[in-house]
Amino acid sequence: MPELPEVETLRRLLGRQVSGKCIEKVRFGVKPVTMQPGPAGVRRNLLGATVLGVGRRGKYLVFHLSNDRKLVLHLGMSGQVRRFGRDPMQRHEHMRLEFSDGQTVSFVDARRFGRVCVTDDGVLPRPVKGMERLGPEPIEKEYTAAYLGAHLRGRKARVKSLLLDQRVACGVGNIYSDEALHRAGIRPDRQAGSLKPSEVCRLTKALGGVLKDGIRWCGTTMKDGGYVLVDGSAGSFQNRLQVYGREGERCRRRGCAGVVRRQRIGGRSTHFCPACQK
DNA sequence: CTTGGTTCCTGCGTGC
DNA sequence: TGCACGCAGGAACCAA
Repeated sequence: MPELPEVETLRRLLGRQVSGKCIEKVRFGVKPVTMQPGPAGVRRNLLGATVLGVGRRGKYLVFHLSNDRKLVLHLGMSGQVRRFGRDPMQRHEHMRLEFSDGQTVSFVDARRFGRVCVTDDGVLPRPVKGMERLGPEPIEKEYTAAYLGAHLRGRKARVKSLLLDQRVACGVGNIYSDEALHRAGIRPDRQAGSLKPSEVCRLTKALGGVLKDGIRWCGTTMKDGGYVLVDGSAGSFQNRLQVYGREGERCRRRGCAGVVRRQRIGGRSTHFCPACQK
């Protein structure tokens, strides 16, 4: 569930909370998720390092460390970054960093799709699986209709499926792909190659707009509580969703009388309005 | 290369 | 009330 806006929200919160602090202790849960290069190596690379800042690339959260290494977290679909202070280790807590001032940051993931990785010191950088294949950030200027168009042109796959491809639209997941297509007025089951230049242009703007709005409202917290802020509180973009999770409800577009439909596309549950998406 | 299907994993909602 | 079942999904992986 954590997509670009959720990870960006966490990045902003964490940047304020841990920048300049030294990692003094690293604890692991009973059965931690996959770690690169394994829990012992991760601990060795983190201990004594100071966090210089927190960045993000697509859905990856990146802690820049004073020892030239980077701690990279991917939250999968149920991953959380939380603060538990000195509370005992929680259920599904995989790793806890303790800083010199007693502050802590924990990686929690019930469904275990998340990943923890520490890169090498830059002489021979260890690639983080999947990260080097990411396309440009859809919320940046460099993300143009020309770029998106080049990746959709000639493709027979449905446009929704391609939006989930991190090379095409990095940071986009199931929620924001549905919302972007709705904002652009394009049906998710359209063949990607059939989009006209004007539609590609609309989709480019819609993508950036929806993601930025998601950030503005601190991300989407659904009922399952998968994504929450570091203090456990909810984001609020779920109150502004136009189609996602709204099957059978009225389309929220002004003047549209449609009812939101749900359909499986590429194995994903997909929401759209048959009335205003063409 | 493209495309679509499968798998991993656990919590939760549903139906009997 | 209890339990089996199916669903949710990011991304790696596989098959045609």
